[in-house]
Amino acid sequence: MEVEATNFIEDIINKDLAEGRCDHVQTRHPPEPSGYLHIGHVRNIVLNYGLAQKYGGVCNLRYDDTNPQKESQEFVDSIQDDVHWLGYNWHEIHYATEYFQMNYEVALKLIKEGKAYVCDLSPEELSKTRGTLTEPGTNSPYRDRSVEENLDLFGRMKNGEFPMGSRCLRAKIDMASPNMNMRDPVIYRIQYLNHQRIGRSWNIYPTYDFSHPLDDCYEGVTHSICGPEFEDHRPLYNWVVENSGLKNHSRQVEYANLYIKGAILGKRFIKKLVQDGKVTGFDDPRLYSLRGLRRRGVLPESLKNFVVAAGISKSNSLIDPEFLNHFIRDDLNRVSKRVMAVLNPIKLVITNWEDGKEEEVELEDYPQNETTTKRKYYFGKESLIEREDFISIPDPKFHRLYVGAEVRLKGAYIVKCTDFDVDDNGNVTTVYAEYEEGTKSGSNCTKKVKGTIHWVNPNHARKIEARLFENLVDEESQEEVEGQEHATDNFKINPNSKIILNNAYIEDDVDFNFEDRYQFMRNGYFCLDKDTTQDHLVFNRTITLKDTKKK
RNA sequence: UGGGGUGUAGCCAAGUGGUAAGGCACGAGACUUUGACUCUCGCAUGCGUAGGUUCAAAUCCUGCCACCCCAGCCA
Repeated sequence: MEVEATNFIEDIINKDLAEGRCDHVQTRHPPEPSGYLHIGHVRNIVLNYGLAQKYGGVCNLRYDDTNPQKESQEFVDSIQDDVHWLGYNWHEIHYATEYFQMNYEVALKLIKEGKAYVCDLSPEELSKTRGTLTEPGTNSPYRDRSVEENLDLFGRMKNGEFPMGSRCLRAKIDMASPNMNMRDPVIYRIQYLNHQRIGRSWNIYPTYDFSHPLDDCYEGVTHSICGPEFEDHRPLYNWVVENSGLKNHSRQVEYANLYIKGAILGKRFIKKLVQDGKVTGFDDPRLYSLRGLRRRGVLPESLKNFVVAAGISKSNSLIDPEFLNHFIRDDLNRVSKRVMAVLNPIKLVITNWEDGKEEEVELEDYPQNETTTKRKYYFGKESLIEREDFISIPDPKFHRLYVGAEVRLKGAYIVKCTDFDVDDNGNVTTVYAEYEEGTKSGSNCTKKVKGTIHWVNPNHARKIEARLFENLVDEESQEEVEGQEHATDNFKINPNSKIILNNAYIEDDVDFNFEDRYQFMRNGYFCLDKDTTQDHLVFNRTITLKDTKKK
């Protein structure tokens, strides 16, 4: 399925093109390598790579790696891998750290023009003079240093002559601005840290607010698409661009974030879950990280279709997980190989079937494809059926088995339930039924029944492990985080949140493949999990089929 | 009680002065070798709210309300 949609960002681009503000489109995907990508990032990725593609321009991957405290090589590697998995290719790959020398020169220019100064206030003191949301800040006592002194001090900062935090470089803008970001923002700070890419080669690091607009200009970015939290940084972004002396002027465009109800997004929260051992890792299938989704068998196309269909606006959206599931199912339904399996078996005996007799039935592997391959199944006197496909108290609303009810056994005959056995605890152990001659699937049978159930012949089946996932967050905490970033420090993990292992029976003679997706009738979509071996198959349930009604 | 942003159905979302698209979810029905898929129909006298302008307002004006972001030498 191809999903197409236009959005307000395209309107802006079209207008810029039409009015000659730019003659091409270039974007950038600027992740900070401080965590794994999750579904919340997909919108940004689709926007940046997609828009460049659409307008015949390019999109660079540029790591915003200006803060070594939070970053690591593990994340830079995983991001590239995840972007590729999503099916995108960057034009060039860059690092904010590549531009440090150029950034430095712009800073020098600013100092020479009296637009930036070295401030000796400690972070605490600086914070005090910044004012509050309702009161203006006060000028730093170092604000009016001479150009010479600033140049000297900044040079010595670069040389590593001062301790971390003792001085910083600030843009001289307006301490009384109602926009906190314009109150002489810090644009360079001293950091003696080992950077994953450049080691200890720089003692001063530009801040995001300074390096980002500059880097956009160096690369020729025309539209710098970012999250809503940067909206009030735009005046600063423009200030830097305008005062940089650089020719190319990029334009910052903000769009709103996408959240999924009940999903824990946000790098620090996912990290916490991993650290606390609540999940098995960044690729835990219960997570909405790209790795988790991937391990769960979700196709990248589905994710892209989802974000495109969800649309892009400026109001933050908290999307119903069913909306995502719809797109996942839509693709899975087409590509999944159908296999018969029973997750929680009870025995079904066909009383009027000849002992030892087996009959071949044939079923399509991909019923959605006209050119599907087919496979043989063997129907016999005894089958294993899903426990939930039988109820002991008759209910005409129930379309499956109860005494007196008729149902089709997928690919085989229509059978009528006659009786069942119960053990000492009241659990159903065996169900009895009679088959009706002439009702075999594919024959000229005209008889219709409401339900069709799946089955497995125990003589042609083997035991496997299937993992079913419970939600990570319970209903209560979903309510609490609604409208928020879904995860505050208070979020509660559902105490029942776990991976349930089920011993299922699956038809033998199926060649399972790691790349394939499977559908087990009525139990949803599955894929092989990573710890699968030759003789030990482990399935992850990707997602259930649309909820089956049980009234 | 500063600044910025956003409010259209249960959830997303189009709409830019001419009488509320579309999708998800939901309900009814048809089809069916998956209660899936597919198909058909239904689903806002209403656009945060109160006024105002206009022949005409979700769209323009004014006031109010709610939510989100900003006081890192994070991004």
